[in-house]
Amino acid sequence: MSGQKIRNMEEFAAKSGVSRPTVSKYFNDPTSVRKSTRLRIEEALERYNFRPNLYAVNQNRRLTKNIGIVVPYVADPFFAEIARTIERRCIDAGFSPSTFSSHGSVEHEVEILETLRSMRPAGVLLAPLGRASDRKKVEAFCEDVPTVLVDSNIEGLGAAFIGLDNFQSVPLMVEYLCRTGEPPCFFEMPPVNPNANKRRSAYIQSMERLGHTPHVIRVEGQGWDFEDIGYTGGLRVLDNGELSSRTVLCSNDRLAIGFMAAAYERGIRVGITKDCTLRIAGHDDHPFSRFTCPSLTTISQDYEAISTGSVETLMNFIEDGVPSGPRRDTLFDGHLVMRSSA
Amino acid sequence: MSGQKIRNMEEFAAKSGVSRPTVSKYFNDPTSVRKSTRLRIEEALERYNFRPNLYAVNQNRRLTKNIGIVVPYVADPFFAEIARTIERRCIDAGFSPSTFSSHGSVEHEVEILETLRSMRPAGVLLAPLGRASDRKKVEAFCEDVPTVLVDSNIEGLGAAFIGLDNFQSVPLMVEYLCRTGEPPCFFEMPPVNPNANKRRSAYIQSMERLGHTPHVIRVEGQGWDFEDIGYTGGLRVLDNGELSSRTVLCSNDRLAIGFMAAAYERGIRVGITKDCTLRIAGHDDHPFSRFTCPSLTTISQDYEAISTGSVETLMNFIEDGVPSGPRRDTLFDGHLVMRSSA
DNA sequence: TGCTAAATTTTCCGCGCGTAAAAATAATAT
DNA sequence: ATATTATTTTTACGCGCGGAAAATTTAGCA
Repeated sequence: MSGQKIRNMEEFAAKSGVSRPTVSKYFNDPTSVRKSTRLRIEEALERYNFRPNLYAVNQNRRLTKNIGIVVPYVADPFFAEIARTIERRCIDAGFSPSTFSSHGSVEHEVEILETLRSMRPAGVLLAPLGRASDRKKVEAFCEDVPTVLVDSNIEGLGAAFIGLDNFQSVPLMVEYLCRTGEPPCFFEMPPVNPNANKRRSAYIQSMERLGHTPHVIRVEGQGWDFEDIGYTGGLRVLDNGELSSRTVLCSNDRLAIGFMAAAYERGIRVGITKDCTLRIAGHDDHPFSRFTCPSLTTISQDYEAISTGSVETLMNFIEDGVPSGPRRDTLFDGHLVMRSSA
Repeated sequence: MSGQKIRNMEEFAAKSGVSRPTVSKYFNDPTSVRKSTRLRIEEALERYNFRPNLYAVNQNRRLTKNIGIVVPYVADPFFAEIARTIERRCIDAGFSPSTFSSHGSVEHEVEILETLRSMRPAGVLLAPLGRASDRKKVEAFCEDVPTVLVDSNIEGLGAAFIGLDNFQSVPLMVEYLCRTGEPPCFFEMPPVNPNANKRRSAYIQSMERLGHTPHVIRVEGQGWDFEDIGYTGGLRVLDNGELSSRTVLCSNDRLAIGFMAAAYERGIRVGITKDCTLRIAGHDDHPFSRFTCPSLTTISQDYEAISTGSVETLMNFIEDGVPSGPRRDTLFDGHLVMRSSA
């Protein structure tokens, strides 16, 4: 950690007493050089703290070690968490992840894909906006860069899809709610991605399977301020007496949080105790759901499984190339998290 | 959008009928070339969709157009929001922001600074961990790269600091609480950054100024899972009857959210209506605070002002260099947001 | 039309490193 | 010790672009 600054690999090679190509080889894969030379390099590395110029390296490598991570909205703690765990795994695998948030806008998503293209990444993990995405542009991108879709599916795009099996998770919740009380109605907003549609379908299916009449309540609203949509819509629904059941299954946790705020505002007690008149359940196990009042009963997605699965899948594509066959889809199960709201 | 692929600027220059150096000039500043040639380039740009190689550009430019943005914990919506608005402003100013999250760990923060150094950014906007930060390393970094500290101060480091004036905001809240009910006690966790210390001091000062006896309750806990710390600590405080006042001012919103969950758990009604026995206030106007039950009375930080201010300050440093005088500190005022929890 | 200033073209070098091929050296086996 | 194989060194080229200097063209103006 001492000595003067090293300007480039040439100088560093001189200091370590090894030739530059060998040093270059070392940085590409430390195990590819003999142990004795590795030690000499690492010794110099401690004395001089040299790092190869990022841009020169990436310009010359056939394929960079960059991984792009794109989430639709990073201010949503769910995606922040997904991004965080995925980042970690990429670093552990020796790659350099760069995370981008589309901030809920198609323009940003397209812009990000173009930026990513110019980064020539080895691969990309893309949680797309979903319905709002520019299918053509995403498709073109996927043809050039190995891309794994995460969370939100766009039918047929990308080399693989990793997500949650809504047709497993939603029935799990519906059955629980029916078993423990009044069959739920389904509270949703205009779908931003395919998950929302699948959840509605899954709700309807499982209600019918159980011999109940499904009832879907859709409220207006757009953008990614889901809590606000749930709150505003919730107030309207409550005030108009549109609620057909005293159990409400919300399309996702953030919507449920907004709905709970609306119920509170109207003096309606939510929960499973005797003094409560409304049960509310969500979906996703949003990080804040533990701390709502009452705590939110929901379906948890396995962050670890999703991030590990998606990164491993991508690594395979990077190493072995993208197989030409049909897209590989991996759907994980959700788990019921029973708390006190339903 | 048609035609074959362009391999480099040379080829693109040929297609547009302009020389390569002129094209290069255009990409550095479109207004620096004559209008007629600009049009020729932009016409070709539409036909061929060419972008200069990112790595070659950055390798050769004296200074890159990159801006580093570092937040301590991006899964905290407060910082996600700060990062988002700052990103936007950087892009609008013609720079390429890269956002990193330290995820609450010093090791990550140091790692990020090293990564940033190798990116040779034009400047960095750093919201440091605070107390946990490696002062030496941050200091060394700030000497090499124009750095503006945001939100959390590290005394004397960086070229400027942009944040909130806790000695304005906290008294605002204390005075409001005293005016409308019982003087508050102060609920805090082990301080993660200087703001926490300043808020405690400001609370004590303003209580004494108003002739009340300050009372600080500190609960244990570490890490960035503030809600959990507030919840766990809140339960303990409530169960042990440690609360000296029926008004609680929490050091930040996330802590308040946890505390509210604890109060709910113990059947204590929170709010300002007659049937309530506890008032809880927070600080920061966390995006989620509107939707707590009851909605959280808090102090709002002006995201726009902070992000605009910090980016503009940094741009000045990038253009004119960092002045040698004392560090410039800008403190914005917080605003009282009255909701229904206090 | 001629003049001047501005813009562009030509030509060239360099950035720091990946990578390839041939030559030299070191480690291992026989 | 000699043959064999694994590593390293030497040498050299190229990546795509920024930037400088000189030569040339163009635009603006009297």
